[in-house]
Amino acid sequence: MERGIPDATVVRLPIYRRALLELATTDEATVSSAALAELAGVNAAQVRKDLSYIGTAGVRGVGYDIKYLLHQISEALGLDVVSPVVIVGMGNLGRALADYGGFGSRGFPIAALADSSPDKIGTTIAGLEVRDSRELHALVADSQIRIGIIATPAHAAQSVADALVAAGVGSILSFAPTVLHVPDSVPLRKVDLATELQILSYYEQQGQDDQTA
Amino acid sequence: MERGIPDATVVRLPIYRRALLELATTDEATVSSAALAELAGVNAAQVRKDLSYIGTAGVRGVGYDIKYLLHQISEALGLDVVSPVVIVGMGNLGRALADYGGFGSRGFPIAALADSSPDKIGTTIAGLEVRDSRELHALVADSQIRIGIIATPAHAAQSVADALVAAGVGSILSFAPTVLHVPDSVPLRKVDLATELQILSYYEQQGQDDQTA
DNA sequence: TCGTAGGGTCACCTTAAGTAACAATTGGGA
DNA sequence: TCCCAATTGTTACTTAAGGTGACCCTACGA
Repeated sequence: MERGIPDATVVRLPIYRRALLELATTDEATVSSAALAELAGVNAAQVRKDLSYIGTAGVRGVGYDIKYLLHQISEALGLDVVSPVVIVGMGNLGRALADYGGFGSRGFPIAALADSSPDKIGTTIAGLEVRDSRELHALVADSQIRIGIIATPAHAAQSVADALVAAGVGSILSFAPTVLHVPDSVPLRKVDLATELQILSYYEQQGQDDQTA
Repeated sequence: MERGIPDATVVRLPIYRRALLELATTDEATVSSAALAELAGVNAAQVRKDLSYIGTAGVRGVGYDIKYLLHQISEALGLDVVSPVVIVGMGNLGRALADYGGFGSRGFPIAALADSSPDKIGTTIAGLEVRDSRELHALVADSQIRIGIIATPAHAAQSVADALVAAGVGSILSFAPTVLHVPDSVPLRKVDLATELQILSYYEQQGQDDQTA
């Protein structure tokens, strides 16, 4: 591991990047750590520390060159390489993700869609033909797919995850409400809507208890 | 604050709950901390510690009564109260969330949909009429809405958040790719798909560096 | 009555993350 | 040419928080 960026920093880098993308549309050429911190909702020292992990980019007395910093962050995140994705599971969520245009424009083009149901295989969604999940291995190889998105029901998720790993995807994003086991070498992130709501439910109820706030 | 459950525990409670829901369909009456830990993918000591925060429910030498523990967790998370939600923003994502049946069945019925575009106001999605975002205050009050879900573009998100807070929702779940400012008294959770992919992108590229794994 | 399974809890360890302060460096103006 | 203001890079500290393991105690069955 040539350089280990702390997890907390990795999570913030995309936030800085978003802010910089907006700044790039203005006529400003540089930005100070204080200004960037304001936009990202964090501390100025934090910004400088985070950015120092990806190499020193700022100029003392001046600030950071917006375009160059943008380039640096993108490179650090691996966004200079296009990462095609495959979405497995064409239920409501899967279809919405396929229709959602935000992926391709951000360097994550949807290269394939898959499902296990004969009713869905062969249909066209968002301009792509839905393929059979059993073909995952070939799909991943043919389209150089690097990220697998799981949008299946919970009971199917683990076998899909196994298939994706076997097919050689580099990482997995799962929307399935279940615990998945994958090798340590395959980064896995989970997004579970129902869980998020339950967590909110707890904090909301907590807030009602202390009426002091 | 009568009892402060650590954040990390709050995040795990829904996971235990999910495992218990499955166990409840079997003929087992009790479960040990070790078995529950296996299902949740964590340490047995962690399970016991987490559960001790919501009051001691287990029986030494026997284990935890599945149904009673389920009840206890649900109560701790505030799931014994139904929390109606409103979804603001009827783009691809908003529509998918509206169509996704998983909310209502889990105690979070969708009570209202809203958008600011005249093209969408008045149309019917998932059996609900899309209302004008400017009516948020009345909608929240009429339907006793407790949670607001933001599925708008980034530029509209802050004003929607402000409106939701003013309308009196208890908490907010945002899918908008932007930093939102809300009062401390309103719990806010963020889900940003593009950010998740960027984070994965980083770890994937990292993994390729050390070919030792 | 005794042994065993298994929860409750305590204390430690370890790691990490945020914060602040200070030294270093640049550009501009006089 | 020199000095000052601005702003970064980095180190050290503080603080927290969370995970892990061990030990003690209870309940049930034989």
